Amino acid sequence: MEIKDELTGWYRQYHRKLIFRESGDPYAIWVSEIMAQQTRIDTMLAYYERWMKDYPTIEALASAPIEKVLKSWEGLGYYNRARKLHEGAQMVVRDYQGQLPANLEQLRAIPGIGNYTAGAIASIAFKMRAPAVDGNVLRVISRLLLMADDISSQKTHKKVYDLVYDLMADSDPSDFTQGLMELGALICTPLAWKCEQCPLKAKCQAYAAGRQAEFPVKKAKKAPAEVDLITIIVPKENQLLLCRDWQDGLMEGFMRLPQFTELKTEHLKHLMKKKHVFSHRIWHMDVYLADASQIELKPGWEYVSLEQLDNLSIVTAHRKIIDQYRRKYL
DNA sequence: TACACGTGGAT
DNA sequence: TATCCAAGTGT
Repeated sequence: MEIKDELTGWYRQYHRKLIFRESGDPYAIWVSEIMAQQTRIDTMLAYYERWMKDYPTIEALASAPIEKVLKSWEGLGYYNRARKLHEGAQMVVRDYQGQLPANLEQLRAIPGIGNYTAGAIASIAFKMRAPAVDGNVLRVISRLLLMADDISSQKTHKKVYDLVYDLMADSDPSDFTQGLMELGALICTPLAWKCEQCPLKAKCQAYAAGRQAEFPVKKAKKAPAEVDLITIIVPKENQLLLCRDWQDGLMEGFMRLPQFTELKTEHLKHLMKKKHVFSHRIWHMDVYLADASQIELKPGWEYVSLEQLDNLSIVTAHRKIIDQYRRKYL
């Protein structure tokens, strides 16, 4: 049997029943693809369901204020995805009467839609013969063929794209695309692969050679920079001091606790130490309690009532600190 | 090309 | 605890 038939047959029998696979609505598929980027399916599911209730159509998303959109994304990470999805919705309303175009080039020109997502939407929503090369596909294909190319290079992506394009000839593009990704997610996993259950095991070179662990080939990423910070909690009459005046460009549009690289702390009460790991940097935070009279207000700083706290977009690192502080001291 | 960009789960 | 990483995109 050909790979495309093994794969689509396996997919039809064994795929997970995921809520975003049900409607077939191109917008729903778009949202799910953006949310799934670099994110576990289990993690994004709750966000997805809430999102589709809050913004059931492209028009609804396009007309929502960005502050609300970011609040909906709070905790999911990579917040540029939410901004671009919002911009993208506005573009689709403006240029395409609110309908996603069934055209690779035009999809690719929508903010937040890159090569992978364009291929995913085209093949899954519009049944086009369009490869969607993601991390799963790179892993599956590189093992299948013992591909020694570094999967972080564009050249490799192009090579895999062309291979997949050939492989998916005369198949159902939607089941093929999702099948390849589902295989990577459930069977051909980075660790603890389940080759005995794989529909492609008879054709897989890595399986035959017992060299699954060596693929895919990718170069090591550099270690995140570590930063020591002094973070302060300043309560005042049932309020807490928050600010918007950061300079690091991280999580733009979200509020934080005031934070310093240097601050005299001898008159402050030390509350806790916290470590927060980002993909590219690490915050080591010493959290102190300060009295409102000890702190000079700067532009962009404001006291926020505890009731308002839940409705604001706050960076996750500090949301956790605030929650812990409230549980322990309030 | 290399790097910035978040978070939480698995091992 | 340390490490890796999970359906990438923009610059």
